[in-house]
Amino acid sequence: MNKRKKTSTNYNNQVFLENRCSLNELLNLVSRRWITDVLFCIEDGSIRYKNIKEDLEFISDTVLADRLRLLTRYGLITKTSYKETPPRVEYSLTESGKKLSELLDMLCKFGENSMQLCSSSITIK
Amino acid sequence: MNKRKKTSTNYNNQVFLENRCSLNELLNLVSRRWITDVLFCIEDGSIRYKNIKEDLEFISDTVLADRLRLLTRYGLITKTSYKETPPRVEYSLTESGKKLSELLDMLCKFGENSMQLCSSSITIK
DNA sequence: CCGTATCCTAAATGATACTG
DNA sequence: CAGTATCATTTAGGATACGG
Repeated sequence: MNKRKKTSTNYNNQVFLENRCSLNELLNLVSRRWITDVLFCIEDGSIRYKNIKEDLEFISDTVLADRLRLLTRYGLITKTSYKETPPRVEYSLTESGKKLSELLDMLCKFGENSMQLCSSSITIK
Repeated sequence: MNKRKKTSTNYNNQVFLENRCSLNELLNLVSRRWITDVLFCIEDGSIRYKNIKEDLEFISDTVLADRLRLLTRYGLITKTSYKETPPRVEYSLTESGKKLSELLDMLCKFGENSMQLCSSSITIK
C-alpha cells in the first residue's frame, strides 16, 4: 500500500526474519488487519467486492482493495472479471486458500480453548 | 509498549475485529515482530534474556522485554526469577506454549509447501 | 461496480541512556 | 544481568475525492 524505506533497521529486521523462517512471511501476510475476515467472507459466499464490503461494515476501500490484491498475489484466492457494464468481478478460494482456512480454524479453536485471551489484546501494555 | 488512542477508527476497528473472531486477537499477538522467534528460542533451550538476545542478534532490548512480557501475560511462557546478584531469570514454555508452537510449525510447513511465498512479503505493493 | 491516488493519523518498532 | 524510560523513526491503516 505504501512504499518502504529500504535502508531502515525496521526494514532490515523484517528481511532478516523472513529469511530466517518463512513462518514470518506467512504471518506478516495473514495478520494484516481484515485479511482473514476477507478470506472467510469469500469462503462463505460473499464473492463480490460489494458483498464483502457489506459484511465487513467498517473496512475501507483502500484496505479491502489491498487485501484482495494480496490474497490474489499469494495464490490464496482467484479473481474473475467479467467484461460487462457495470463491471462484475468475482473471487473464490484456491485449494491453497482452503487449506489455509482450515489451519486458521485450528488456530482459532486453540485460541478459544487453550489460551486466556483477554478480549482486547490492545489493552495490554 | 505505547499507549493507544481509544477514540480512533483504527482502535475501534481492532476492537470490532477481536470481538468478531478471537483469531484476530491471537494473530495480533503472534504476528508481532520477533515473537515467534522468541518462543522458539526458549523452546530450543535459550532460556535466559541474554541467550535469546544473542540468538536473535538484531532484536532490541525494548522489543525483547516487551515480547517476554506479552508471552508471559498470555500464559505461553513462565518466568522464574532467582534472587541472586547478578540476577538470574529463566523462561520456559507452558503446555499452552508448546501447543501453540506445534500449530505454528504446521503453519510454517504450509507456507513452505503449499504457498508461493516470495521471500519478502515486504516487497509487494 | 470496483476500484485508485493522495494525504494524514496512529501504532509498532528501534536507538540511546540509564538502573537495581 | 535483566531490564526500564524517553524519544525518534517507519510503517500500517484510514478518509476523502475521483475514474473507467
